[in-house]
Amino acid sequence: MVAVLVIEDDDRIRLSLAMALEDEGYTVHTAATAEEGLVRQRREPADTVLVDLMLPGIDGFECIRELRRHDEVPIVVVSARDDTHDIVAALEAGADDYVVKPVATKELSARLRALRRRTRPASVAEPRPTVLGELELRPYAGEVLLRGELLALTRTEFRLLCELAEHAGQVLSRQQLLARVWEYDYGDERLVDVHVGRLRQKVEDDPGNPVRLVTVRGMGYKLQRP
Amino acid sequence: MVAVLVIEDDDRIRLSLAMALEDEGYTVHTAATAEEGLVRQRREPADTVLVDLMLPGIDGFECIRELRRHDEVPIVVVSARDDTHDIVAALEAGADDYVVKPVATKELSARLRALRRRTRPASVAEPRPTVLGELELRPYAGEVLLRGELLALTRTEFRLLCELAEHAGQVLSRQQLLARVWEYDYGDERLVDVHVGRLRQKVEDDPGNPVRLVTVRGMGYKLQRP
DNA sequence: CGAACTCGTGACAGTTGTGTGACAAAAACC
DNA sequence: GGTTTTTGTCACACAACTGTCACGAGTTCG
Repeated sequence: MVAVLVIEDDDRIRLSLAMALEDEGYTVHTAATAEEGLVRQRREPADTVLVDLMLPGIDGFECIRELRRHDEVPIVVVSARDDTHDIVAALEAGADDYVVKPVATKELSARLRALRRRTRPASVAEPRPTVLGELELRPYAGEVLLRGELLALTRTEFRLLCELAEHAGQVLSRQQLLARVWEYDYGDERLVDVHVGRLRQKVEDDPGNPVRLVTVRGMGYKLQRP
Repeated sequence: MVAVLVIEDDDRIRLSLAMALEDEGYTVHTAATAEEGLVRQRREPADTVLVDLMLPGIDGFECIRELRRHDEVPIVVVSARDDTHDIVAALEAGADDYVVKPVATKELSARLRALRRRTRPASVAEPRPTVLGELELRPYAGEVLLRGELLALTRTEFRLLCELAEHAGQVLSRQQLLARVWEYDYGDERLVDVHVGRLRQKVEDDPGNPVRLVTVRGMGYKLQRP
């Protein structure tokens, strides 16, 4: 369920936008002023914000900046003013798109979809516990649990595992691992093999038959997605 | 250094766009047709693509879809047509933004910056899997699935299949395959036969009667479109 | 019809890629 | 300062993969 917050002072426009978006399947929150919108978004964050520029009190530009101080939510400006100056200012303030009223619902909806495609899932930002099947990584704590039991990993093994986990499901070449874990631009790729081998001893139940940390012959190594 | 590819058939517009963008500090690649643009982008990928809709030959929509098959590059449509239908179609095809000509350089530049803010760094980007009927290719994961089951392909088979899949539906000559998969400029073309044969054993239900990876006598091999 | 050609495939030997145990240097710890 | 742990290098062994060849079936064409 995708929620959209509409910040717009004109009652008629706000309602018609809300109805149109609801018809497109969105859950719609509304606010008549920037202040109200900011509070609303803090309490119950929507996935996308639509904001008018000419608002009583705090104006649209300021509203965008305020939102951006704590929030990466996609912001689309819906304004009556078709002026390069405003467009540039709004985008610079942190808006992602700018459409001119009146706008066709279909277009608005398509732009929202396009924007959402580009929006990274919140997950990739900070180090947070990653659970991969029976493995649990706690990068901030420097811990790795296998079925709830703490693994005794060395620092290199830990970093290697984190790097692989960050790209779980993707093959990472020895070169890539060397660069990201060891910060070597060149070097003996066999080093990676050895450490992968050691990591396997600890991470796999049967190191002879790896199921989690697998080799992709000719390409590199991969941590399986659960 | 940020590179932008401009695909636009009108010489005057293309040049003025290119100059304007260069003034803004971008490196600009140009192409007068979609075909040229696609080749250019494959050879030397830009960070953002600007594309016109009305192009001779392959049109803008098709160009966008073709780009999106392998590339997550941000795409901005720059079109003379201000029509909801076109806008929606372009965005649905995979474009990220749509601006109407003539557009102020400042606005275009601001939109490019806004878009780039949203674009995840290339390292995190996950190429989307290619699905061809019952076959699913996941190049980044080094995996190929047939009806959901993992195939054990060797590296050469894998690369061969990827190359064929990239041009699914068209015949590739042994020469082309030798060049692209093996990076041989010359060599024994029978080598290709052998590997195609081995690949067939794994990809076809009845290798004697190939339905997916077919021979085009006298010309080469072809991976059937679903 | 037969010669020339195309293509599929099994066999095989040489090459490459990978796992691993041993070991010494380096770092961490006490 | 000595002990323990970690790290990087090496060498060997083995398995997987690759490229070549040769034979045979099927096709094309004169």
